[in-house]
Amino acid sequence: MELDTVFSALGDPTRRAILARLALGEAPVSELAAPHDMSLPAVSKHLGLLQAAGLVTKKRDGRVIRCRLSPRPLKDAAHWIAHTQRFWERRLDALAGYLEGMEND
Amino acid sequence: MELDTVFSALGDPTRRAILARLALGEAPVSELAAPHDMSLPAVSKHLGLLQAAGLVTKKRDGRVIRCRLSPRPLKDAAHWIAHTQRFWERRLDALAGYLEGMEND
DNA sequence: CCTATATTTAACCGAATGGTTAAGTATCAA
DNA sequence: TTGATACTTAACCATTCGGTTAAATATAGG
Repeated sequence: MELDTVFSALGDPTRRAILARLALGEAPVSELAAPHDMSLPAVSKHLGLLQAAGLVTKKRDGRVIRCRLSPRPLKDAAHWIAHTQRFWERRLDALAGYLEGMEND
Repeated sequence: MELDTVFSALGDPTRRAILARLALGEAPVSELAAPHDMSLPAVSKHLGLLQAAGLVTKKRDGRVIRCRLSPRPLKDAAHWIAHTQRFWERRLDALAGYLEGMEND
């Protein structure tokens, strides 16, 4: 399932920070790496995981590689959460209805 | 950050299945384990991670341990996604506005 | 008290993560 | 062509993950 890689990718703070940065617009690898206190290969690996999860696309532009956010998997993840929450709330509504019925006895 | 453990917990299909089951209502460990082709200790460890992420609470009831979904961290996760998506869409809107402005030149 | 049931803890294993440094590749520019 | 810039790939290391089996714990019931 793609949700495996998407949620796993979101489970790391460095990668979430990169995604948050990319939500503001595309950026080269070095700019994405700058705020993080780790080596460039480390960031490169994070970007590899994000790309594998379909969350980021890269495009070579001269020496620079520009990275873009690819929001569809984020939408899938949000959808899964919303779906299971909805079931949960429906179940709570049913419980509330049941309790309300009891009051009338 | 709690989002680390929450998203990581969501990154496994067994754990997502457990959460989906719990969205229908609370259940004992053995019932959660039944559909999954793995040992009970394996499921117990998954439940441990879900509990550590704040997604599940357990309550002993005789010999049985009943598990419940605790939806607040799910809401936090959904909120993070929605937030970064919103930035992304706002940026797309800005781009669209810019392009529209260019057409008028 | 003894035994069956429900679940966890312990000890172990192979694979994946998250980091490192060092070496390789691609492009620009002098 | 030589060198600097922008990255990636390779090799390594410690830790965590997802699973196993075997042993321990807690409770219910005869």
